[in-house]
Amino acid sequence: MLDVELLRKQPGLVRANLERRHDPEVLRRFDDFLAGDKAWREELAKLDALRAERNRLGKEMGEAKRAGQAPPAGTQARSKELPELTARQEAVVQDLRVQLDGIARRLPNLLHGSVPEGKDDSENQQVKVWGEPKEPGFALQAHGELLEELGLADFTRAAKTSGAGFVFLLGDLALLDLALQRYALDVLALRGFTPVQVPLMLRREPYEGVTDLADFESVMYKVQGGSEELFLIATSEHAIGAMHMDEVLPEERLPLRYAGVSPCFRREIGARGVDTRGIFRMHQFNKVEQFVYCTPEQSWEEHERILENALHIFRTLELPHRVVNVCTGDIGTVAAKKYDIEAWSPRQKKWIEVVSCSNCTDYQARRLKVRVGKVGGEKRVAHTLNSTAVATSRALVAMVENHQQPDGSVTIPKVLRPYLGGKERLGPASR
RNA sequence: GCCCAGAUCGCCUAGCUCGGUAGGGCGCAAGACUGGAAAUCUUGUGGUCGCAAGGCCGCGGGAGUUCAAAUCUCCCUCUGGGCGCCA
Repeated sequence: MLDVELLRKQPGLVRANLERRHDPEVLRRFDDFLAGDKAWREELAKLDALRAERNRLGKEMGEAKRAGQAPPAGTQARSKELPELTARQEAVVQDLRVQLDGIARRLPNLLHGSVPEGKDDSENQQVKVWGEPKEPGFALQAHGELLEELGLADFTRAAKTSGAGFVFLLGDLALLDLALQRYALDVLALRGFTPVQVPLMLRREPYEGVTDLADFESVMYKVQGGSEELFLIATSEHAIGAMHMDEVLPEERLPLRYAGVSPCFRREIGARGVDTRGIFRMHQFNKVEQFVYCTPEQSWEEHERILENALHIFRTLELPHRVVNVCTGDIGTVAAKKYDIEAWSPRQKKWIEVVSCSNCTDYQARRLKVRVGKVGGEKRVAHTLNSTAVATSRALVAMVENHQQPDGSVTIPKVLRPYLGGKERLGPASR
């Protein structure tokens, strides 16, 4: 959520920033907010006047009673009609407030100056490229097909037990998935991140602080246990974001850097593409996530830092990739600036998204009421950032395609081998 | 699942029996004192509306009783403890 104070005091500035998103709906909402805010304040003033009168009369009656006298003439009668007037005005104010909150919560974050203009993902700005997107000298097999042939993945039986979008990972692939997670955690731990295993289910209230209500309909799984209602996390970002809800973080301990590791659950599966049968898009996948709480002064430096962490991981996995600065039309509501890392898919001959790295500035923290400062002293809204370190499904797709050999085996990047007893390749021999 | 206890300002706590201005401590901030600091003393300390004067709100959430609710009644949520069940 944006700072309401800023909307009121600098409407021109905010409007100019929102205009960059090229979304008339956003501007309309902004205007609705300003109008609604004005109306709310007017009605609130009337309500306050009624309540002030009630308080004054109540006090007079209390004093009279203590002095053993009858209440002043007329006060009793007026006192009796005030509650109804007040209640009616309260309803008016409450209605306006609810409307206003709804609008305010749906206003997107302000964009950083360095976010490139653009209408959609075709206009994201390439920042840098690492490695060489090369043409293999043989026909690449689709990753899903290959893994199935090697006996490392079973989509058919997963469909039988759980439906489309699930998989049994078998043998070395199961171990490789864990190796990726462990490797990413080790890299981040060395760089000052605290590894965290998070709760995989969250209550509704904390979850609402961390995501849009619309997400509950389209992406979240709800778990019902008796009268209990919990939500499976779509990413450990949500659990870590909710972790410090309602807290004041001591400034001298910042930045707080976490490396979350968890399975992620998502209902929404978008358009089916070339690799329908595969692990590119799943209802369940594993991910190591970077999450940082810091001060406003620290956040832009942290943003570059967590990007570099993710880049380090993809470099050492020997996967060709590039960084794009996500443009104004594609960036989404919470980020002030977002980088994506895209790995090269030699089979599809295009870049595929493997990492999303966002500086959410104070937008997410305001709703979560996470503040920084001295405990008991001056407080400011914290800044939060998050970035994928590695989503195993996406990284595995990229590895199977880029490290595939003519004989259908897949070489394992050197950095992962220590986690796999020195094994150098995935192949039939590994069965 | 059952029983008990609890939720008050950033933290701790009083007030609840018997309805009528939410008090204290810690922390934090400013000032005084000091060469500087500590200690000490004084003042301030949340949200919100207002140009201001000033007002309103705030005792887990909601409903009710009342002129008036932290306080009385009911419902709900969460936390802690005990028992049961499971691992």
